[in-house]
Amino acid sequence: MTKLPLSWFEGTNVVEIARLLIGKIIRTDFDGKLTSGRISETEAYAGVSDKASHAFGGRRTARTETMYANGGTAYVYLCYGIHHLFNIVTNVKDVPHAVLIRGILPLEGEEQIRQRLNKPNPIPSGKLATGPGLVSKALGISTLHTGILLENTITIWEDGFHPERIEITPRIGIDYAKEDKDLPYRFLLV
DNA sequence: CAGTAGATGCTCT
DNA sequence: GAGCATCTACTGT
Repeated sequence: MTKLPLSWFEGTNVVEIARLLIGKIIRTDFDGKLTSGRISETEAYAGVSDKASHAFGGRRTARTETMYANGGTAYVYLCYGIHHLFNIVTNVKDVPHAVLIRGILPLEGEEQIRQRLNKPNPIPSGKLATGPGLVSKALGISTLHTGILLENTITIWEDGFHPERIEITPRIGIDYAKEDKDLPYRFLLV
């Protein structure tokens, strides 16, 4: 198992990176509570030219500033007042690309994950944490972690796993993005 | 099962 | 003041 270096996220093709992230492992280590999961669903947000992106048209605000950071930075923000959505910034500094992590299959710390999700009893194998809000909740990620580099408490790992088949579809919940809403930027492990 | 309502708070106009 | 890169609980079959 090897940790992906920050330079891995500095690639210029955010769609390619979103696809390559399928099957990788995301791990968090907060307060000695280790949890990890295999990434099963991602979406690419392609910066200033992508109407679905917060940084469309080069918008820079207090919230989106993090998207302009160097690749390998965590971008976490609050949606619908409740849900903390976890993204990985890609590309070089000042190019606001990001990949949203929408689903994981829990690996380590299942006990801890069940506690965080308030699922006391069984583990219905497979889709324990699908949906971007639940991914953050399961791993204990919140908006407090926006702007940090993926090198200590939050890290991405590569083991020998190779996805057999990846499904590609349009992104979810972005109808407002008009002509960009049907771009095939969503990747799922099947 | 499917379908819908309501929660909830920050960001940008 | 509107609108979200959503989830849960509750309804009714």
